[in-house]
Amino acid sequence: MERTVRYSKKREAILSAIQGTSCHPSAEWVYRQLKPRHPDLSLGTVYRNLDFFRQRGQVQSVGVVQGQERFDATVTPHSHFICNCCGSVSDLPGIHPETGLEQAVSSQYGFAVERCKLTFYGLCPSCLHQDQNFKEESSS
Amino acid sequence: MERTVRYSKKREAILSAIQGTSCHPSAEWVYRQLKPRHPDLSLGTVYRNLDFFRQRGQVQSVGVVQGQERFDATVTPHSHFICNCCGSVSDLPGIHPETGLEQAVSSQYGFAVERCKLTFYGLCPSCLHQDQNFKEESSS
DNA sequence: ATGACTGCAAAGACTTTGCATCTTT
DNA sequence: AAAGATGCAAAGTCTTTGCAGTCAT
Repeated sequence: MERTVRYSKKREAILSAIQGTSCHPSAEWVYRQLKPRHPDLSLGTVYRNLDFFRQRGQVQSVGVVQGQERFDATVTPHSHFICNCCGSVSDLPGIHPETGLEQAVSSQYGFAVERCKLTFYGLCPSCLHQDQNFKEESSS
Repeated sequence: MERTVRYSKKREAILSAIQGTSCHPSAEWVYRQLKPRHPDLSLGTVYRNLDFFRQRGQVQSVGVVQGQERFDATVTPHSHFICNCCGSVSDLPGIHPETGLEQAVSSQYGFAVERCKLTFYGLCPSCLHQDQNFKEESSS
């Protein structure tokens, strides 16, 4: 028996919050974002709904960044860049793994591939500049 | 002033444990593996050394799988497959993202790319079979 | 009314850390 | 002797969960 899904104002707000930002938020971020307008929102509800959305494929996980899981409402294939310094997550439209790789993994290794993540790590422009400024200061 | 690094039996054992397995272990796994021969080993030491090795580039993180961070002593570029069911991590030698992608990310987006991870998700052969068996049972 | 959804707070799981002690050099 | 490494246990974070109350259908 399938579970009946009911409407909920909080759930709607949570999904909107994720869809309305490009920051690939954590549960905490969503909570803080909505708390002012939904004073009785609880963090548990945010977690429960993030899980709900993920199971239904409305949201996907970008992975754990600096200890917190980050979410993405864009479920069409695209890659990410994650800054090792500030933890910001950015989309990289136009950057894709070679087509046929999933197929190659299946046939060569016998795995049933469902999904593929391509993620780049390094420094974002902002952290890069700060890093350079710091180097200049300390060398003087 | 650079910090002096001293020899330690435990540290050596921890690195050997990671290098000697292809299971991409978690801290817990390393701890359990070494505990019999090193009865006074502590989990904190395992964590501290994993971090030590990562900072020196002797070990890299595969990411967080089912709540636990997993490590890899192979630091040459290669991809991974992660089973969504049992959490096993496998190397995929021969599967690489297109060369030039890092360069493209740098020039198109202005990020200073340091590293790139290509990870596939799905079911490993073993879990795939169990899944099929389960379906057969429940349909009968 | 039924059962889905939520708030709250406690519990859980993993990881980090402070401090006294032990080791390496 | 100096400073790094460790054991132990406490603390810290993030996430999950049980239960009673609330809300949608």
